[in-house]
Amino acid sequence: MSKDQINLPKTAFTMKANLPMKEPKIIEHWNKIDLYNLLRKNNKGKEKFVLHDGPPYANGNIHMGTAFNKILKDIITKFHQMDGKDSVYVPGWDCHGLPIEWKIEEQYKKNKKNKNDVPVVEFRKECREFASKWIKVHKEQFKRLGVIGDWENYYSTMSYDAEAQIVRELGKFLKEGSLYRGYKPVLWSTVEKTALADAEVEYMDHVSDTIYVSFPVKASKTKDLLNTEIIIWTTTPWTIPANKALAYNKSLRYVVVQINDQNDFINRKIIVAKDLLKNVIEDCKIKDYKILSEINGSDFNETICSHPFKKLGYDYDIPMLEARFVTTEQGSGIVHCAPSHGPDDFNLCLNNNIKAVETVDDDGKYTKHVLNFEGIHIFKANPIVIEKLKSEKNLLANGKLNHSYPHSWRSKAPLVHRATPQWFISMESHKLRDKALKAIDDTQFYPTKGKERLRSMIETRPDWCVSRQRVWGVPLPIFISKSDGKVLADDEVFENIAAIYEKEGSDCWFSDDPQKFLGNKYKADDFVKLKDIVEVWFDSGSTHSFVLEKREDLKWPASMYLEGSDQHRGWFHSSLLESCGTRGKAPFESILSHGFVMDGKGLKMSKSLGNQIFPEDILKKYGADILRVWVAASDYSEDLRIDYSILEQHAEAYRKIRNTFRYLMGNINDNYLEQEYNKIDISKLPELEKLMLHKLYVLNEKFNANFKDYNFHVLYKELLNFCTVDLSSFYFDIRKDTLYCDNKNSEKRQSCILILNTILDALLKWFAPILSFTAEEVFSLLKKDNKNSIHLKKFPDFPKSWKNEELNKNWTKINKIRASVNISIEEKRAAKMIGSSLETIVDIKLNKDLYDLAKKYDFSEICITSLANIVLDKNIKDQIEVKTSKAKGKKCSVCWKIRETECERHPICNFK
RNA sequence: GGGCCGGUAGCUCAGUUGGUUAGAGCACACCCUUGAUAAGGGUGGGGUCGAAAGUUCGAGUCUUUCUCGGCCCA
Repeated sequence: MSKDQINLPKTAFTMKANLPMKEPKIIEHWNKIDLYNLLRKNNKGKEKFVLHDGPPYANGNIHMGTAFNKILKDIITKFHQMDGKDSVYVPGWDCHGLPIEWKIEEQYKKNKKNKNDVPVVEFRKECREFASKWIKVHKEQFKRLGVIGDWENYYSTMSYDAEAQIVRELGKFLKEGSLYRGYKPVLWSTVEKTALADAEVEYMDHVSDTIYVSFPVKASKTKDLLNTEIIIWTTTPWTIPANKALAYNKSLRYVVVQINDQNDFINRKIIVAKDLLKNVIEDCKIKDYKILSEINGSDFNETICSHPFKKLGYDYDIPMLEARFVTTEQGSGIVHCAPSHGPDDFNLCLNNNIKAVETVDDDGKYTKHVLNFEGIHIFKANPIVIEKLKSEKNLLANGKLNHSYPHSWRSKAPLVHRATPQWFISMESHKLRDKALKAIDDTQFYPTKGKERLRSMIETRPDWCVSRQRVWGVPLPIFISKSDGKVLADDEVFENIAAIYEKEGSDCWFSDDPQKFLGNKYKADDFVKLKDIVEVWFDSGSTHSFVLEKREDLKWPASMYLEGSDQHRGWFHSSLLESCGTRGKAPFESILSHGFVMDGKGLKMSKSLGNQIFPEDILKKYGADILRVWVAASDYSEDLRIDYSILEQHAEAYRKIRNTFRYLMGNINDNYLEQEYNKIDISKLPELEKLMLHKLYVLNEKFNANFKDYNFHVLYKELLNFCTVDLSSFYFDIRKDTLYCDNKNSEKRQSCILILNTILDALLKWFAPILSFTAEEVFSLLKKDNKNSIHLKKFPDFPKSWKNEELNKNWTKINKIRASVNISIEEKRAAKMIGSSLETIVDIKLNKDLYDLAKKYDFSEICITSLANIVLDKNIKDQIEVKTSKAKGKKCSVCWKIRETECERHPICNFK
């Protein structure tokens, strides 16, 4: 008997995937058939599902996080696509902002060029080119992952129409009156000459000068305070000239101490917090002192001090103010306040009618408001301040401290707080906070915990500062009247500016005659034109307005925004505020947030730990489909882990799935018949085939339920388990006999082939959104139609008649018997009595209940043995008892069953 | 330092309102098969559910503290 006389599986689908080689060709195929537009054509008029892309920053190669994010988006888009919706995905990029500005500046530095010598327009042009370059790179990298989207018509925040719309959006806030000008200390980089957004600040160790300074009490209602001096401690000596107040905590205890050694301070009385006295004594090396009295913090009420530089012309009152932020963690328990140089200081002084003024200029030099120090750079001022304090005999001690201090994430230069004029969107004036909170209630969150996270941020956040003192961004379209200082809020002007930007971009704001923007209605001479730009979160927060609203193929609000969980403070947040401010509603119906990609142990990836892993390497080694399996199999609601052993595990699972397809295709010899489920006549099918239809039906129910909740890792596991448990080790194993050894056209074999087709059909569709490449590879071999794609198909919808719980219950029992038989066979195998299960005859004793059920089945088929006898045994201990013995007789050369009589199915063959 | 989220077999994940001996797949070990063959089948080992304390007749599940990790903020 030669092998070609039986029906062995045959297929063009190779066992080895070779994905890194094959996938690019599949992408070519998608390009050739113009899959994206074909999908649009195919789904025209269907209900839309719009996953609005959160724009990645057009800078640097993609990393695991970006790859994960894009694949998850693609999986969801494809799921909705195959669920019968018009699921449109338009990728976008965030282009403005400091990191790109800095990259260009870096290049300047290399070429010994000074940024200030380059015309703004020229500089911005280079930024634009830089962003364009990275968009191109990203685009190819994302496509390689198998992401289908409108790559030709992507959006970007620097496109002319985007810049124009951002102006219109700002105009709405300006006109409404919720956009206002304020003064605020911002973290300022004197190196970059710019304010930094919170996200651009990095905390690193820094050695600061520390000083203990005395502020003589000038007047107080508390007797004990007269003729004493308040001691403050600070790590920023250069802010002393800007001091306007002192802060204490009313719930702390303070002590009046007489100093008996310490040259300058001998016989002087100082005041510090009781709990910090020991520290101060140690730090200032005071050995001989005496505690004179103890007072409450509240006793400082209405106390006035003098500035330590009083004799140098700083002849103004320094009030003592109550503040909760004063603690006994370090220092002296009294804090020096410079409203221009710290947010706490600023707020406290603001509440006490002490205004911040511009004490330091853009370069970091003191302004004319700072007596004796004008023109000195603050980073060079510490020794001078210390020297002056010493000569004024108001320096108790000084030293150094290594502590965590804010730095610029780009230049790594230390930052300072500096009061500058800024533009804010009020959270309260037009009820923006209330609107946003309401909108959160109306939004569906996946996972649900995202809702609370966003809500608590919106509840507590301060007004939104939307101005930045930089160049690479959309210019704030603001004119201020020279005569009354009022902001020009005129729709005609905004629209004029927008129209100009739409035509030529926003560069002209910096180069062209202001009159161009004002039109004929106003005279340029009457106004000051602002130089600030819009902060980038406003850019990306406005994408809904220039993408969702403007494009015919999209809809507003989006069906879903999907990003990493950090975007609760980022894009989810800014989009929500922008949209609620201008439209009163959120621009999304749902938010899906995912965790961060960690290494195999759950630690953050970093260069220094050497635990980084790059998409590029994974693509080369495994291919995109393995990466996609990893995405689908991971629980995105928490942080995700990845390393090569985890990938290897998923690659193994992939091979199982691939072989499942290979078995299916092999047995139908690649002659695939797309199934019309309703036309399958169940009544004519063997029970096993009916059971498989039931399993398909139930699996489909689970599939839909998990899809509805975006539970892809559970959904994927169900599919994988179906392949391994229900197919490979059960149905496929049992049906091998029929498929290989029955007459090709036997009814039973045909029924099996029909079911194999049905399973293949279902699996192909179920897996397509995840294994986009492999599903297409299978499909192309089956369809032999080079203009088609699996991604144009819809998910299966099985007839209810397939569901058969009764049958399933019976087979659960049958499988119990099968398991017992396996254990029995294994015993004989371990005893080296048999090898293959076909070498056995099993005698199965069953109790009444099981016997009644089992008697009509052929267990030699179910258990893959040569013979199986079922016997009723009423006295049985357990329900099942199996005896395995070695089959006697001869092996049929076709079906390999061992019989003492001629094989009934293969009589000719050769029972010799 | 503060807020929030999380820690179940080596790995990826299940585990309903607290209720028998905590599950699945993969990986692993051993065996079989050689007609899915760089495949396939069978059997088996493996967990103090991050730690401790508490509530309860009973805790992976509820409470507190600690610890480790992550995100956000300072």
